Amino acid sequence: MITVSTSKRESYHHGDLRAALIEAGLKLIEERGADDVGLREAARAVGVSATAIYRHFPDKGAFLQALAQAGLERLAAAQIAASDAAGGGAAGFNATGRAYVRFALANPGLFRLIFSTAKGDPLDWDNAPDDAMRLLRDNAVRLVAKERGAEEAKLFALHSWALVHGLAVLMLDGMVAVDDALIDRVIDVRKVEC
Amino acid sequence: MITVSTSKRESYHHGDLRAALIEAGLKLIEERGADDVGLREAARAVGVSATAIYRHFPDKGAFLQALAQAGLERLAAAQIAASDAAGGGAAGFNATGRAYVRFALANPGLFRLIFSTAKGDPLDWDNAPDDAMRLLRDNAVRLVAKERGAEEAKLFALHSWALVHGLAVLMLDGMVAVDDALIDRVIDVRKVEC
DNA sequence: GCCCTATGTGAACAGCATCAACATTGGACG
DNA sequence: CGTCCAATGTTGATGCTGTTCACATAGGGC
Repeated sequence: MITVSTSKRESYHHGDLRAALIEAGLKLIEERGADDVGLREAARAVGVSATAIYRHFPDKGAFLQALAQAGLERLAAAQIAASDAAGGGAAGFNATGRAYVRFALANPGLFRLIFSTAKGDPLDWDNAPDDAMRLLRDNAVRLVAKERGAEEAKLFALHSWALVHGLAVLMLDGMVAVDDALIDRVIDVRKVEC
Repeated sequence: MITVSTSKRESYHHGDLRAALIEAGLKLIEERGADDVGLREAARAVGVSATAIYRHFPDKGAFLQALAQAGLERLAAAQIAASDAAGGGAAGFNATGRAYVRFALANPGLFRLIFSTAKGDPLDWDNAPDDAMRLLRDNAVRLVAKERGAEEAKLFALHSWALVHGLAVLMLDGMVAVDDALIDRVIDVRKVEC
């Protein structure tokens, strides 16, 4: 059995240090900002030597990228859950957008990390690599493609994504006061107009 | 006369170290990322001791904030220029949006810095403190208020801002391929639908 | 012309990421 | 069952960083 715990261990080897480090890193991200996550601190939280991390990640960037990947999976899960809860379709798509913004507000550091480091990959829409992105694209296509064609669907998806992403980031950065009702209204404006 | 130059100085005092540091900082931002700007490095670029910065800024955060302020002014100037060039009105408003995204793509590090650190101030729409924000609000109000009322104008402005900001950030982070024509189309979609 | 204050310097400290050499161990293979 | 190796963790060191403190310099007000 693999014990992923932050308590002291008795054996020289940890068991699953990589998972434990990611767990600790995620906790650190939500406590402090994502910028203040340090390798040494994460190692300390797990109760392991600072340089042990290098047996599992080539450098700090790779560690943060792993955290971002874990965060992206959580974001995707939140969107899927929201879409399902709304019963799919157009209502589900709008719920997806709201979930996107709410996830950002609930996990500021993690959300920023997901989109912070240039992870390359200018997202090929036709072969979306990530669950969250695939969900977005598929929903957009399903909603729009039949009436207006695939090209319009892409544009609609990008438009929707940019809207919710921008709203999330602006609220996260304190440029726009966080207001749950406002989120609904901004997103709904788009819906009404389409 | 104040000489703001990065060359060696002969006098013990610098003349206008604060301005020189900001200039050097802006240059460093566009060379490396905004995260990699260091006090020591900026001081080195100006040819001054590392700790001299503390005579002009209380700490690194304040220095970065000053850089962000300078960046915001440039962003505002770019938007105003674009709006004027398009002749104001609806065309000017859309030009503002395009200028916003293009500025972000042309100055990635600077743009990120502007919106990175939580600078507080959840932006009071009725007393917009920054030029860029005031421009955005005034244009939105001018375009929409007369037909639909002030409340709708706020919503329209926020919607527009979130859209261009989201598009800019997504392209900046490599999530969406940079495509000049695509920018126009996404922004125009909004115009068409309103 | 003197002095005070603003401004710049140097050495020092703690914390950071990272590297190199060494220690420990679990498991593969005889 | 025993041996050895590769994976994993540790210790020490290096050069970077932001920041503090005591000190140096000089320009402007009296």
